[in-house]
Amino acid sequence: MKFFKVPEPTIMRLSLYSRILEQMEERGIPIISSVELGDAVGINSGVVRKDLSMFGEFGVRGVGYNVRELRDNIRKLLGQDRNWPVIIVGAGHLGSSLAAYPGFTQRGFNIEAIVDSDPALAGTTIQGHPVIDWAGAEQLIKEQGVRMAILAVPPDAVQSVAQRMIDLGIEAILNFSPIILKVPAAKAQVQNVDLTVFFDLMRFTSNLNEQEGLRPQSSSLRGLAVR
Amino acid sequence: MKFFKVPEPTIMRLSLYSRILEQMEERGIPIISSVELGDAVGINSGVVRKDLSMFGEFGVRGVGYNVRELRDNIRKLLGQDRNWPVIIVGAGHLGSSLAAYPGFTQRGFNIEAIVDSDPALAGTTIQGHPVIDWAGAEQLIKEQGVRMAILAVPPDAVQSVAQRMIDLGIEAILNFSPIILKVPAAKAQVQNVDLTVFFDLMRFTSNLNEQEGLRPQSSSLRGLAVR
DNA sequence: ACTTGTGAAGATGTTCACAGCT
DNA sequence: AGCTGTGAACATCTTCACAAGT
Repeated sequence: MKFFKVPEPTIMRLSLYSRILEQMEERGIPIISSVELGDAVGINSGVVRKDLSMFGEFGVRGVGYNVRELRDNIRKLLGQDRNWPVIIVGAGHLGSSLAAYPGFTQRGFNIEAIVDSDPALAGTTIQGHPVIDWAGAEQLIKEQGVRMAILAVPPDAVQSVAQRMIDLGIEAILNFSPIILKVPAAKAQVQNVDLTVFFDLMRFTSNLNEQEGLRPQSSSLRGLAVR
Repeated sequence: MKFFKVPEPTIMRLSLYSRILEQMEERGIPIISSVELGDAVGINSGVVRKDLSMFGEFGVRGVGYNVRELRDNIRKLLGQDRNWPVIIVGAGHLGSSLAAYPGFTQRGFNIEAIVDSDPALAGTTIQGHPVIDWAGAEQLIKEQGVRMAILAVPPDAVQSVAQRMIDLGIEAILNFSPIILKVPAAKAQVQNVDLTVFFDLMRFTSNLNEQEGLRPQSSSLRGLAVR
Protein backbone atom coordinates (compact mmCIF):
# COMPACT_ATOMS: atom_id res chain seq x y z
CA MET A 1 0.00 0.00 0.00
CA LYS A 2 1.43 3.28 -1.10
CA PHE A 3 0.76 6.27 1.13
CA PHE A 4 1.60 9.85 0.42
CA LYS A 5 1.27 13.13 2.24
CA VAL A 6 -1.94 15.06 1.99
CA PRO A 7 -2.27 18.64 3.20
CA GLU A 8 -4.81 19.03 5.96
CA PRO A 9 -6.41 21.98 4.12
CA THR A 10 -7.04 19.63 1.23
CA ILE A 11 -9.05 17.28 3.41
CA MET A 12 -11.10 20.14 4.79
CA ARG A 13 -11.88 21.28 1.27
CA LEU A 14 -12.78 17.76 0.18
CA SER A 15 -15.43 17.90 2.87
CA LEU A 16 -16.78 21.09 1.33
CA TYR A 17 -16.68 19.71 -2.20
CA SER A 18 -18.54 16.69 -1.01
CA ARG A 19 -21.47 18.76 0.16
CA ILE A 20 -21.56 20.94 -2.92
CA LEU A 21 -21.55 17.86 -5.12
CA GLU A 22 -24.38 16.41 -3.07
CA GLN A 23 -26.41 19.51 -3.79
CA MET A 24 -25.52 19.43 -7.48
CA GLU A 25 -26.62 15.85 -7.72
CA GLU A 26 -29.93 16.62 -6.07
CA ARG A 27 -30.47 19.34 -8.61
CA GLY A 28 -29.73 16.88 -11.39
CA ILE A 29 -26.59 18.56 -12.67
CA PRO A 30 -24.46 15.87 -14.35
CA ILE A 31 -21.17 17.71 -14.96
CA ILE A 32 -19.24 20.34 -13.03
CA SER A 33 -16.04 22.16 -13.85
CA SER A 34 -13.27 23.02 -11.43
CA VAL A 35 -14.19 26.69 -11.85
CA GLU A 36 -17.79 26.11 -10.82
CA LEU A 37 -16.78 23.94 -7.88
CA GLY A 38 -14.20 26.50 -6.85
CA ASP A 39 -16.72 29.32 -6.99
CA ALA A 40 -19.14 27.32 -4.91
CA VAL A 41 -16.68 26.96 -2.06
CA GLY A 42 -15.06 30.34 -2.59
CA ILE A 43 -11.65 29.32 -3.88
CA ASN A 44 -9.52 29.35 -6.99
CA SER A 45 -10.13 26.57 -9.53
CA GLY A 46 -6.49 25.54 -9.50
CA VAL A 47 -6.79 24.52 -5.88
CA VAL A 48 -9.71 22.30 -6.75
CA ARG A 49 -7.78 20.54 -9.48
CA LYS A 50 -4.68 20.12 -7.32
CA ASP A 51 -6.74 18.74 -4.48
CA LEU A 52 -8.50 16.22 -6.64
CA SER A 53 -5.51 15.21 -8.74
CA MET A 54 -3.86 14.14 -5.54
CA PHE A 55 -6.07 11.09 -5.30
CA GLY A 56 -6.59 10.17 -8.91
CA GLU A 57 -7.70 11.51 -12.26
CA PHE A 58 -11.37 12.14 -11.79
CA GLY A 59 -12.02 14.61 -14.57
CA VAL A 60 -12.18 14.60 -18.33
CA ARG A 61 -10.14 17.24 -20.12
CA GLY A 62 -12.22 19.65 -22.09
CA VAL A 63 -15.31 18.52 -20.23
CA GLY A 64 -15.14 18.61 -16.46
CA TYR A 65 -16.04 16.25 -13.64
CA ASN A 66 -18.95 13.86 -13.59
CA VAL A 67 -20.84 14.98 -10.50
CA ARG A 68 -22.02 11.61 -9.27
CA GLU A 69 -18.73 9.89 -9.94
CA LEU A 70 -16.71 12.58 -8.22
CA ARG A 71 -19.07 12.63 -5.28
CA ASP A 72 -18.74 8.88 -4.88
CA ASN A 73 -14.98 9.06 -5.03
CA ILE A 74 -14.79 11.80 -2.45
CA ARG A 75 -17.23 9.97 -0.22
CA LYS A 76 -14.95 6.98 -0.38
CA LEU A 77 -11.85 9.04 0.32
CA LEU A 78 -13.39 10.61 3.39
CA GLY A 79 -14.97 7.40 4.56
CA GLN A 80 -18.46 8.84 4.16
CA ASP A 81 -19.58 5.74 2.33
CA ARG A 82 -19.31 3.57 5.40
CA ASN A 83 -21.14 3.63 8.65
CA TRP A 84 -19.25 5.03 11.61
CA PRO A 85 -20.77 4.44 14.98
CA VAL A 86 -20.24 7.49 17.16
CA ILE A 87 -21.01 8.31 20.75
CA ILE A 88 -21.72 11.81 21.99
CA VAL A 89 -20.68 12.64 25.53
CA GLY A 90 -22.67 15.37 27.22
CA ALA A 91 -26.41 15.88 26.86
CA GLY A 92 -26.30 19.64 27.29
CA HIS A 93 -27.13 22.18 24.63
CA LEU A 94 -24.15 21.51 22.46
CA GLY A 95 -24.48 17.75 22.69
CA SER A 96 -28.16 18.08 21.83
CA SER A 97 -27.55 20.35 18.91
CA LEU A 98 -25.04 17.92 17.49
CA ALA A 99 -27.50 15.08 18.02
CA ALA A 100 -30.14 17.10 16.22
CA TYR A 101 -28.10 17.68 13.10
CA PRO A 102 -29.57 15.49 10.36
CA GLY A 103 -26.61 15.82 7.99
CA PHE A 104 -24.82 13.62 10.44
CA THR A 105 -26.54 10.44 9.45
CA GLN A 106 -26.47 11.41 5.80
CA ARG A 107 -22.74 11.64 5.99
CA GLY A 108 -22.11 8.21 7.38
CA PHE A 109 -22.12 8.84 11.09
CA ASN A 110 -24.41 6.86 13.27
CA ILE A 111 -25.07 8.36 16.67
CA GLU A 112 -25.39 5.31 18.85
CA ALA A 113 -26.17 7.18 22.04
CA ILE A 114 -25.54 10.21 24.19
CA VAL A 115 -23.73 9.57 27.44
CA ASP A 116 -24.49 11.75 30.41
CA SER A 117 -23.68 11.47 34.06
CA ASP A 118 -27.02 12.94 35.15
CA PRO A 119 -29.02 9.91 36.34
CA ALA A 120 -32.28 11.73 35.61
CA LEU A 121 -31.50 11.69 31.90
CA ALA A 122 -30.55 8.05 31.51
CA GLY A 123 -33.32 6.22 29.75
CA THR A 124 -34.72 9.28 28.00
CA THR A 125 -34.08 10.14 24.37
CA ILE A 126 -32.81 13.29 22.67
CA GLN A 127 -33.76 13.72 19.05
CA GLY A 128 -34.49 10.03 18.95
CA HIS A 129 -31.10 9.08 20.34
CA PRO A 130 -31.01 7.23 23.65
CA VAL A 131 -29.34 8.87 26.62
CA ILE A 132 -27.31 6.38 28.59
CA ASP A 133 -25.11 6.33 31.67
CA TRP A 134 -21.49 5.28 31.88
CA ALA A 135 -22.26 1.67 32.54
CA GLY A 136 -24.38 1.65 29.42
CA ALA A 137 -21.63 3.40 27.50
CA GLU A 138 -19.12 0.74 28.34
CA GLN A 139 -21.41 -1.98 27.11
CA LEU A 140 -22.40 -0.09 23.97
CA ILE A 141 -18.86 0.78 22.95
CA LYS A 142 -17.79 -2.83 23.27
CA GLU A 143 -20.82 -4.27 21.53
CA GLN A 144 -21.06 -1.82 18.66
CA GLY A 145 -17.35 -1.33 18.19
CA VAL A 146 -17.66 2.43 18.64
CA ARG A 147 -14.36 4.13 17.94
CA MET A 148 -15.18 7.81 17.78
CA ALA A 149 -16.42 10.03 20.59
CA ILE A 150 -17.61 13.59 20.47
CA LEU A 151 -16.99 15.50 23.68
CA ALA A 152 -19.46 18.23 24.50
CA VAL A 153 -18.91 18.41 28.23
CA PRO A 154 -18.04 21.25 30.60
CA PRO A 155 -14.39 22.34 30.44
CA ASP A 156 -13.42 20.98 33.84
CA ALA A 157 -14.71 17.53 32.95
CA VAL A 158 -12.96 17.19 29.59
CA GLN A 159 -9.71 15.64 30.66
CA SER A 160 -11.22 12.97 32.88
CA VAL A 161 -14.00 12.17 30.42
CA ALA A 162 -11.44 11.77 27.64
CA GLN A 163 -9.41 9.40 29.78
CA ARG A 164 -12.47 7.38 30.58
CA MET A 165 -13.36 7.14 26.91
CA ILE A 166 -9.90 5.98 25.99
CA ASP A 167 -10.05 3.36 28.69
CA LEU A 168 -13.25 2.10 27.10
CA GLY A 169 -11.46 1.70 23.79
CA ILE A 170 -12.25 4.93 21.95
CA GLU A 171 -9.61 5.76 19.35
CA ALA A 172 -10.64 9.18 18.07
CA ILE A 173 -11.96 12.12 20.01
CA LEU A 174 -13.46 15.33 18.74
CA ASN A 175 -13.34 17.81 21.59
CA PHE A 176 -15.65 20.82 21.51
CA SER A 177 -14.82 22.19 24.93
CA PRO A 178 -12.67 25.29 25.20
CA ILE A 179 -9.81 23.34 26.68
CA ILE A 180 -6.89 21.95 24.79
CA LEU A 181 -7.25 18.27 25.37
CA LYS A 182 -3.97 16.44 25.37
CA VAL A 183 -3.70 12.71 25.15
CA PRO A 184 -0.70 10.51 24.39
CA ALA A 185 -0.71 10.20 20.62
CA ALA A 186 -0.35 6.46 20.79
CA LYS A 187 -3.56 6.16 22.83
CA ALA A 188 -5.97 8.08 20.64
CA GLN A 189 -6.24 10.86 18.15
CA VAL A 190 -7.65 14.14 19.29
CA GLN A 191 -9.10 16.96 17.30
CA ASN A 192 -9.80 20.08 19.31
CA VAL A 193 -12.43 22.44 17.99
CA ASP A 194 -12.44 25.57 20.04
CA LEU A 195 -15.37 27.73 19.04
CA THR A 196 -14.17 30.73 21.02
CA VAL A 197 -11.21 30.98 18.68
CA PHE A 198 -13.52 31.82 15.80
CA PHE A 199 -15.17 34.54 17.80
CA ASP A 200 -11.84 36.08 18.62
CA LEU A 201 -10.76 35.80 15.01
CA MET A 202 -13.84 37.61 13.81
CA ARG A 203 -13.54 40.28 16.43
CA PHE A 204 -9.89 40.90 15.69
CA THR A 205 -10.75 42.01 12.19
CA SER A 206 -13.78 43.99 13.33
CA ASN A 207 -11.62 45.67 15.89
CA LEU A 208 -9.19 46.74 13.20
CA ASN A 209 -11.80 47.70 10.68
CA GLU A 210 -13.24 50.07 13.19
CA GLN A 211 -9.95 51.89 13.16
CA GLU A 212 -9.65 52.26 9.44
CA GLY A 213 -13.14 51.78 8.06
CA LEU A 214 -14.58 48.58 6.66
CA ARG A 215 -12.52 47.09 3.87
CA PRO A 216 -12.63 44.17 1.51
CA GLN A 217 -11.85 41.03 3.47
CA SER A 218 -8.56 39.45 2.64
CA SER A 219 -7.18 36.15 3.71
CA SER A 220 -4.16 37.78 5.21
CA LEU A 221 -4.99 39.86 8.20
CA ARG A 222 -3.32 42.98 9.36
CA GLY A 223 -2.31 43.98 12.85
CA LEU A 224 -1.53 46.99 14.88
CA ALA A 225 1.21 47.04 17.49
CA VAL A 226 0.22 47.58 21.08
CA ARG A 227 2.54 50.45 21.61
CA MET B 1 -1.19 54.42 11.89
CA LYS B 2 1.13 51.67 10.79
CA PHE B 3 -0.47 48.36 9.86
CA PHE B 4 1.28 45.16 9.00
CA LYS B 5 0.28 41.68 7.97
CA VAL B 6 -0.58 39.14 10.61
CA PRO B 7 -1.01 35.45 9.83
CA GLU B 8 -4.46 34.17 10.62
CA PRO B 9 -2.98 31.22 12.55
CA THR B 10 -1.27 33.72 14.81
CA ILE B 11 -4.58 35.29 15.76
CA MET B 12 -6.09 31.89 16.48
CA ARG B 13 -3.17 31.10 18.74
CA LEU B 14 -3.42 34.45 20.51
CA SER B 15 -6.91 33.39 21.43
CA LEU B 16 -5.52 30.22 22.96
CA TYR B 17 -2.73 32.04 24.78
CA SER B 18 -5.29 34.40 26.19
CA ARG B 19 -7.19 31.61 27.87
CA ILE B 20 -4.10 29.89 29.19
CA LEU B 21 -2.87 33.17 30.67
CA GLU B 22 -6.26 33.69 32.27
CA GLN B 23 -5.88 30.33 33.99
CA MET B 24 -2.33 31.11 35.04
CA GLU B 25 -3.40 34.36 36.56
CA GLU B 26 -6.19 32.68 38.51
CA ARG B 27 -3.63 30.28 39.88
CA GLY B 28 -1.46 33.19 40.91
CA ILE B 29 1.46 32.42 38.63
CA PRO B 30 3.32 35.68 37.97
CA ILE B 31 5.74 34.70 35.20
CA ILE B 32 5.54 32.31 32.26
CA SER B 33 8.12 31.33 29.66
CA SER B 34 7.50 30.77 25.98
CA VAL B 35 8.26 27.09 26.52
CA GLU B 36 5.58 26.74 29.18
CA LEU B 37 3.04 28.66 27.14
CA GLY B 38 3.90 26.61 24.08
CA ASP B 39 3.48 23.36 25.97
CA ALA B 40 0.14 24.49 27.28
CA VAL B 41 -1.26 25.00 23.81
CA GLY B 42 0.66 22.16 22.25
CA ILE B 43 3.13 24.04 20.07
CA ASN B 44 6.80 24.88 19.75
CA SER B 45 8.09 27.77 21.88
CA GLY B 46 9.54 29.54 18.85
CA VAL B 47 6.05 29.99 17.46
CA VAL B 48 4.96 31.61 20.68
CA ARG B 49 7.81 34.08 20.59
CA LYS B 50 7.29 34.86 16.92
CA ASP B 51 3.59 35.41 17.45
CA LEU B 52 4.08 37.76 20.35
CA SER B 53 7.03 39.65 18.95
CA MET B 54 4.82 40.62 16.07
CA PHE B 55 2.93 43.06 18.26
CA GLY B 56 5.59 44.31 20.59
CA GLU B 57 8.26 43.20 23.03
CA PHE B 58 6.29 41.76 25.88
CA GLY B 59 8.91 39.60 27.50
CA VAL B 60 12.08 40.06 29.47
CA ARG B 61 15.15 38.19 28.27
CA GLY B 62 16.43 35.73 30.75
CA VAL B 63 13.15 35.88 32.64
CA GLY B 64 10.00 35.30 30.63
CA TYR B 65 6.65 37.03 30.31
CA ASN B 66 4.74 38.71 33.07
CA VAL B 67 1.45 36.81 33.06
CA ARG B 68 -0.90 39.65 33.88
CA GLU B 69 0.82 42.11 31.60
CA LEU B 70 0.86 39.72 28.67
CA ARG B 71 -2.74 38.78 29.27
CA ASP B 72 -3.76 42.42 29.26
CA ASN B 73 -1.87 43.08 26.06
CA ILE B 74 -3.41 40.13 24.28
CA ARG B 75 -6.86 41.08 25.52
CA LYS B 76 -6.34 44.47 24.01
CA LEU B 77 -5.05 43.06 20.74
CA LEU B 78 -8.04 40.81 20.36
CA GLY B 79 -10.49 43.43 21.55
CA GLN B 80 -11.44 41.32 24.57
CA ASP B 81 -11.08 44.32 26.83
CA ARG B 82 -14.05 46.08 25.32
CA ASN B 83 -17.70 45.19 25.29
CA TRP B 84 -19.04 43.88 22.00
CA PRO B 85 -22.78 43.69 21.68
CA VAL B 86 -23.72 40.56 19.74
CA ILE B 87 -26.98 39.16 18.50
CA ILE B 88 -27.60 35.45 18.02
CA VAL B 89 -29.94 34.44 15.23
CA GLY B 90 -31.73 31.15 15.75
CA ALA B 91 -33.07 29.88 19.05
CA GLY B 92 -32.55 26.21 18.26
CA HIS B 93 -30.12 23.91 19.99
CA LEU B 94 -27.00 25.48 18.62
CA GLY B 95 -28.18 29.02 19.27
CA SER B 96 -29.12 28.01 22.80
CA SER B 97 -25.83 26.31 23.46
CA LEU B 98 -23.96 29.40 22.35
CA ALA B 99 -26.19 31.55 24.54
CA ALA B 100 -25.45 29.24 27.45
CA TYR B 101 -21.72 29.53 27.18
CA PRO B 102 -20.51 31.64 30.12
CA GLY B 103 -17.05 32.30 28.72
CA PHE B 104 -18.77 34.50 26.23
CA THR B 105 -19.43 37.33 28.62
CA GLN B 106 -16.05 36.86 30.26
CA ARG B 107 -14.42 37.46 26.95
CA GLY B 108 -16.07 40.73 26.17
CA PHE B 109 -19.12 39.64 24.24
CA ASN B 110 -22.49 40.78 25.35
CA ILE B 111 -25.38 38.75 24.01
CA GLU B 112 -28.07 41.35 23.57
CA ALA B 113 -30.75 38.98 22.39
CA ILE B 114 -31.62 35.89 20.40
CA VAL B 115 -33.69 36.50 17.30
CA ASP B 116 -36.11 33.83 16.17
CA SER B 117 -38.91 33.82 13.65
CA ASP B 118 -41.09 31.54 15.80
CA PRO B 119 -43.71 33.88 17.29
CA ALA B 120 -44.22 31.49 20.20
CA LEU B 121 -40.70 32.18 21.41
CA ALA B 122 -40.70 35.95 21.25
CA GLY B 123 -40.90 37.36 24.75
CA THR B 124 -39.40 34.31 26.43
CA THR B 125 -35.81 34.07 27.60
CA ILE B 126 -33.08 31.52 26.97
CA GLN B 127 -30.33 31.36 29.54
CA GLY B 128 -31.40 34.77 30.70
CA HIS B 129 -31.20 36.27 27.23
CA PRO B 130 -34.39 37.66 25.71
CA VAL B 131 -35.77 36.06 22.58
CA ILE B 132 -37.05 38.66 20.18
CA ASP B 133 -38.68 38.81 16.75
CA TRP B 134 -37.36 40.58 13.68
CA ALA B 135 -39.09 43.84 14.47
CA GLY B 136 -37.44 43.78 17.86
CA ALA B 137 -34.12 42.93 16.25
CA GLU B 138 -34.22 45.96 14.03
CA GLN B 139 -34.83 48.23 16.96
CA LEU B 140 -32.21 46.59 19.13
CA ILE B 141 -29.48 46.64 16.50
CA LYS B 142 -30.03 50.32 15.89
CA GLU B 143 -30.28 51.26 19.55
CA GLN B 144 -27.41 49.21 20.88
CA GLY B 145 -25.15 49.60 17.87
CA VAL B 146 -24.87 45.84 17.45
CA ARG B 147 -22.34 45.00 14.75
CA MET B 148 -21.80 41.27 15.07
CA ALA B 149 -24.30 38.52 14.43
CA ILE B 150 -23.98 34.82 15.06
CA LEU B 151 -26.01 32.71 12.67
CA ALA B 152 -27.27 29.41 14.02
CA VAL B 153 -30.15 28.89 11.64
CA PRO B 154 -31.14 26.01 9.34
CA PRO B 155 -29.05 25.79 6.16
CA ASP B 156 -31.80 26.88 3.81
CA ALA B 157 -32.41 30.05 5.79
CA VAL B 158 -28.80 31.19 6.02
CA GLN B 159 -28.51 33.26 2.90
CA SER B 160 -31.72 35.24 3.44
CA VAL B 161 -31.09 35.72 7.14
CA ALA B 162 -27.63 37.02 6.40
CA GLN B 163 -29.01 39.48 3.90
CA ARG B 164 -31.57 40.66 6.38
CA MET B 165 -28.91 41.19 9.01
CA ILE B 166 -26.75 43.19 6.67
CA ASP B 167 -29.71 45.35 5.77
CA LEU B 168 -30.12 46.06 9.46
CA GLY B 169 -26.54 47.25 9.65
CA ILE B 170 -24.63 44.20 10.84
CA GLU B 171 -20.97 44.29 9.78
CA ALA B 172 -19.62 40.92 10.87
CA ILE B 173 -21.26 37.53 10.64
CA LEU B 174 -20.18 34.27 12.14
CA ASN B 175 -21.99 31.52 10.29
CA PHE B 176 -22.35 28.12 11.92
CA SER B 177 -24.57 26.52 9.31
CA PRO B 178 -23.10 23.97 6.94
CA ILE B 179 -23.48 26.30 4.00
CA ILE B 180 -20.80 28.54 2.64
CA LEU B 181 -22.28 31.94 3.12
CA LYS B 182 -21.13 34.44 0.56
CA VAL B 183 -21.64 38.13 0.93
CA PRO B 184 -20.08 41.02 -0.97
CA ALA B 185 -16.92 41.79 0.99
CA ALA B 186 -17.73 45.47 1.05
CA LYS B 187 -21.04 44.79 2.81
CA ALA B 188 -19.88 42.69 5.71
CA GLN B 189 -17.27 40.24 6.85
CA VAL B 190 -18.17 36.61 7.04
CA GLN B 191 -16.54 33.82 8.94
CA ASN B 192 -17.89 30.40 8.12
CA VAL B 193 -17.47 27.71 10.74
CA ASP B 194 -18.50 24.42 9.30
CA LEU B 195 -18.54 21.80 12.01
CA THR B 196 -18.99 18.92 9.61
CA VAL B 197 -15.55 19.63 8.23
CA PHE B 198 -13.99 18.69 11.54
CA PHE B 199 -15.87 15.44 11.58
CA ASP B 200 -14.67 14.58 8.12
CA LEU B 201 -11.14 15.53 9.05
CA MET B 202 -11.16 13.28 12.05
CA ARG B 203 -12.68 10.42 10.13
CA PHE B 204 -10.20 10.71 7.31
CA THR B 205 -7.37 9.89 9.65
CA SER B 206 -9.32 7.18 11.42
CA ASN B 207 -10.14 5.69 8.10
CA LEU B 208 -6.48 5.51 7.22
CA ASN B 209 -5.32 4.37 10.59
CA GLU B 210 -7.62 1.44 10.28
CA GLN B 211 -5.66 0.38 7.26
CA GLU B 212 -2.27 0.60 8.83
CA GLY B 213 -2.79 0.50 12.57
CA LEU B 214 -2.98 3.45 14.92
CA ARG B 215 0.04 5.70 14.73
CA PRO B 216 1.35 8.80 16.35
CA GLN B 217 -0.64 11.75 15.09
CA SER B 218 1.27 14.05 12.84
CA SER B 219 0.28 17.40 11.48
CA SER B 220 0.79 16.23 7.96
CA LEU B 221 -1.75 13.67 6.94
CA ARG B 222 -1.31 10.88 4.53
CA GLY B 223 -3.60 9.73 1.80
CA LEU B 224 -4.37 6.72 -0.26
CA ALA B 225 -5.34 6.97 -3.91
CA VAL B 226 -8.74 5.78 -4.93
CA ARG B 227 -7.43 3.45 -7.58
C1' DA C 1 -12.60 25.34 -28.04
C1' DC C 2 -12.53 23.96 -23.71
C1' DT C 3 -11.03 22.02 -19.29
C1' DT C 4 -8.06 18.94 -16.79
C1' DG C 5 -3.54 17.63 -14.63
C1' DT C 6 0.85 19.28 -13.21
C1' DG C 7 5.60 21.20 -12.91
C1' DA C 8 7.58 25.40 -11.57
C1' DA C 9 7.36 29.86 -9.34
C1' DG C 10 5.65 32.31 -5.67
C1' DA C 11 3.70 33.24 -1.13
C1' DT C 12 3.02 32.09 3.38
C1' DG C 13 3.98 29.98 7.66
C1' DT C 14 7.31 27.33 10.79
C1' DT C 15 11.61 25.89 12.74
C1' DC C 16 16.24 26.68 13.89
C1' DA C 17 19.90 28.68 16.15
C1' DC C 18 22.08 32.37 18.06
C1' DA C 19 22.89 37.25 19.26
C1' DG C 20 21.31 40.28 22.81
C1' DC C 21 19.74 41.42 27.18
C1' DT C 22 18.83 40.53 32.39
C1' DA D 1 22.77 30.93 33.25
C1' DG D 2 18.53 31.65 31.16
C1' DC D 3 15.05 33.23 28.07
C1' DT D 4 13.59 36.51 24.61
C1' DG D 5 13.59 38.44 19.88
C1' DT D 6 14.74 37.65 15.19
C1' DG D 7 17.07 36.76 10.70
C1' DA D 8 17.84 32.93 7.82
C1' DA D 9 16.85 28.17 6.41
C1' DC D 10 13.28 25.23 5.75
C1' DA D 11 8.74 23.33 4.91
C1' DT D 12 4.28 23.77 3.35
C1' DC D 13 0.63 25.47 0.67
C1' DT D 14 -1.13 28.27 -3.36
C1' DT D 15 -1.04 30.29 -7.75
C1' DC D 16 0.31 30.37 -12.35
C1' DA D 17 0.56 28.94 -16.89
C1' DC D 18 0.70 25.59 -20.18
C1' DA D 19 1.04 20.92 -22.20
C1' DA D 20 -2.12 17.15 -22.81
C1' DG D 21 -6.31 15.32 -23.89
C1' DT D 22 -11.26 15.35 -25.71
